[in-house]
Amino acid sequence: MARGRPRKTDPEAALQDIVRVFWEKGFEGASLSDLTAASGMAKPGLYAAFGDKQAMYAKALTHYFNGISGSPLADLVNSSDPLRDVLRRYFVSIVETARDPTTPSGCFVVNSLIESGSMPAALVALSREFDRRRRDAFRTRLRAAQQAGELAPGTDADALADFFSSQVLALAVMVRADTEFDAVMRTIDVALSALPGRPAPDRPD
Amino acid sequence: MARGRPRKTDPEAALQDIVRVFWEKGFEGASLSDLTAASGMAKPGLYAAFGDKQAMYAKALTHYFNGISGSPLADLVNSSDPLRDVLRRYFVSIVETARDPTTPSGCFVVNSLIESGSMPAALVALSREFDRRRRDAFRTRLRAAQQAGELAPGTDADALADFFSSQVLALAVMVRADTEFDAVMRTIDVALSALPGRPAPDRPD
DNA sequence: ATCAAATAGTACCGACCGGTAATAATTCGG
DNA sequence: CCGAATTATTACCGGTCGGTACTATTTGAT
Repeated sequence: MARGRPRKTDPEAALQDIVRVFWEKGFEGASLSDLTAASGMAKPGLYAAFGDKQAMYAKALTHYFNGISGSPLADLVNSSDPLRDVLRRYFVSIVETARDPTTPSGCFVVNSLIESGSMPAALVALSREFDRRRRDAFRTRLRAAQQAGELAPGTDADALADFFSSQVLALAVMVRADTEFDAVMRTIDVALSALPGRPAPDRPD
Repeated sequence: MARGRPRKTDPEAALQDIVRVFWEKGFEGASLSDLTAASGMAKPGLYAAFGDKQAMYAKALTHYFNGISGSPLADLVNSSDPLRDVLRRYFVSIVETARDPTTPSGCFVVNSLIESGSMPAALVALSREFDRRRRDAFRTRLRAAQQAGELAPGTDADALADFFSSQVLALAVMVRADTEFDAVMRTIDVALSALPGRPAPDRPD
């Protein structure tokens, strides 16, 4: 079918590696040498496949959000499990991802938000867009919970959504900073105590 | 007294400017050109006064922690005001600092923690040390509160301390990401609801 | 007036940055 | 088997990075 020389590396697979490099080192911290080494593609190949460094970062961040970060988020919105369970599952997934030595720790989007002081404006805007989407997902889920009577009457669902959404930021920084596992789990449990119902479930981990 | 040519710029004042550059742009993102432009000192002057870039960053971060970040932290530990008030004051001070257009937004230590993927190991260790000290300050204050009977009996003071300490991380990221003011304040109020006593004080701001 | 001391300022270093042109290699259609 | 097409690879570009040697300037002591 294709006439030319066959590709040495699948660009899809390379993108996975690129995500990890940017995730670990940030936009400025990741050099094209890092990217070529990790992806197996030479510089011109990267350029042809993804565009310049800024475009690579944008594609990497989008790929991260839609994949790694997106599926727990989709579970948060779509699962019909009790609110506390689904929230806890989401928070624990952050910690679990961090404990996996094959992936960088923290949240790529959060790292990106922090680095905004030395990033192209378009990438700052993109990072904030993904942050906003996550926040909206929490709002959606909390409003549904209120409709379903899962919250104490008179609760401000949006305020609670903003609060839980912000816990993601706290957890992302904690795992990035290698905070002791127990301290992170305690934080999750205290945060969940803002919910009605049984206080703290015994940790399944 | 001093024999040579008089200094054009006071190194103490220059350090203030250096703090802001690193705070805003990070370790990699801040170039020596940025530092010379902001401080008014030429490169050799900076080098003579502070050492290499890594030493500059270390001194800047330390200066930040002992000064800008240190005084609210000291207030947290030393103030004899009710726990809720002193915590709220600390959290609001983060938001207020962020609204001040003359200072960068977010927390320098938190930014530093996040950037750890592309930073010299010694600076990573220093950042974590300051993070740990903040966490210890919260532990100290919460234990004192428990001694004083400010917490509900049976409360785990350390868990609560870890939780409130982590709220600082969340707030730092939120203000860095330009999250709407109201959402940040709501988050603070919900977090404080983990405390016994009156629910949410009307906002003095 | 002279010299030592301390600082400012200029110019420069090698290394690496992001980005690209030019070339070599490998495939398929004819 | 030849040539068009597609990719890999090499070499290179100007610019900027962090860091430093060198020179010029301004002071106080003598």
